[in-house]
Amino acid sequence: MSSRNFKHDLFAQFARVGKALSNGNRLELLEYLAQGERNVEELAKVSGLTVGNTSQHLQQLRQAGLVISRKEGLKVIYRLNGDDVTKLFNALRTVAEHYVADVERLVNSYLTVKDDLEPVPRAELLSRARQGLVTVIDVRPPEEYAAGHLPGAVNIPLESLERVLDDIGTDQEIVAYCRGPHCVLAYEAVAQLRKHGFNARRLEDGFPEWKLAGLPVEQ
Amino acid sequence: MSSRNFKHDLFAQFARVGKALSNGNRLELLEYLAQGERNVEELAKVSGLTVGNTSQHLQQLRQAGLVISRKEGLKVIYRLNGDDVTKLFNALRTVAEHYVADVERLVNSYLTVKDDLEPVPRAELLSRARQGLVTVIDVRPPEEYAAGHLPGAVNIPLESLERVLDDIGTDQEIVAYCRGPHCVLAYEAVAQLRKHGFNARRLEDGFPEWKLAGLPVEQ
DNA sequence: GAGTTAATCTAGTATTCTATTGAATAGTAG
DNA sequence: CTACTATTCAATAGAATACTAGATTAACTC
Repeated sequence: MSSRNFKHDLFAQFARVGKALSNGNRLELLEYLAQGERNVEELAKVSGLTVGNTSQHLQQLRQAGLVISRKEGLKVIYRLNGDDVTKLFNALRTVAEHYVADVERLVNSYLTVKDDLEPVPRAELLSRARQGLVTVIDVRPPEEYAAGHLPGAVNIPLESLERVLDDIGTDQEIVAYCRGPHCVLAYEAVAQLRKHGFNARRLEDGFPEWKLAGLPVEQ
Repeated sequence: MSSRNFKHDLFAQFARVGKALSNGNRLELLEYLAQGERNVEELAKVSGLTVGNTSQHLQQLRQAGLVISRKEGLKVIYRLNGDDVTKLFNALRTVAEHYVADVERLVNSYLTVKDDLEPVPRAELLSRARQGLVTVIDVRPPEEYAAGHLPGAVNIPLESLERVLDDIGTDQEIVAYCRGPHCVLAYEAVAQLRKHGFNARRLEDGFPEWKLAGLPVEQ
């Protein structure tokens, strides 16, 4: 084999991974899988795709080595194929948000709360939570919370936040988090809480980044 | 705007970056640019594409925020848009080489030298080079060497290695490097040198990774 | 074995996009 | 004006895309 062919073939293989990342629906599936493993039906429901379509996207992700699956009874459960995939996904997101002008425009147009207050760094939250100085709430759906969450975090899905407001003390600061740096759930939770007089902030990024940083996780 | 639309649009934007990474020729261009900035003509020549085609690929990379360009006289000079892009490229490569079975097969079939000897870690090379214990050779083309290289490295492009063998002392260990973890130049240089009785090894990865690690670079 | 459920596979469709070449064009330099 | 570099345009041939809907397989339950 010539050196030129080798190089060509090698980059063609790398491109296969790039191709898997070239579709928004697949990226969305990856973000859900970054929260924890899920079966096809759940992924279809949460992404709004049909089961068949979801299954096909998952095949493509699998062929690119991004996800792996195992069978458990009737269900096939998918998960990310290692931390490298999370890192790749985050690297993609970072580049996009820094350099693709439309992303910034989009984020600013929707997340008007965004610039209100700096998010809480992970290290700070960890130490303050250990001292019992903050209430940490996980505003993701229960299934994602069940698959793993910050130690001591309370699961309050966004839609039930209004109902439980009275049970939350106003003395402590509240820190909310969800799926990642662009997940709207935490933004909206913080906005709602502040409207009701709470002292609330957002954790920087979300659960997958916390886990990737090697910080403690509860299950 | 609904939350659903926001999410959809956001992932669609991320997918644009993925799409830019979905073509082998573009990835090859990125690897060349990771060595240093280059104009269109040079990129076309080294990648074997026509100038027009190269230009179009570069437009796509630019639209995805991966490269930026500036004009200098007649020439338009492209470079990577920050370290994040190098990180993204490396993350893609890592995932591909770990998880795409064909990559491993490909690498093993061509780089038979591969498993011969462990590459030299960056930190080790840095300290040993400072003590003057090793000869470091850069086997990339002169233009890439000129755009930046390891401190004290001698530029010996692979094709001229045979000619200068006599000028190289046999007392010191030789460490060769080139463009990155899958660049064949360093592999072949090491193979040639060993055949002639030299004590030669390869640096882990290549120049872009050295630079990304924040280690000193000479120009 | 019959029935149920979950996921995958297959076929088909309509749409869209792809990479590429070669020529034309624009912009710069001397 | 001429030479040079890069971009753009037009055209082509081909392929790939995402998706739907229905058939099929596999695993479990009764």
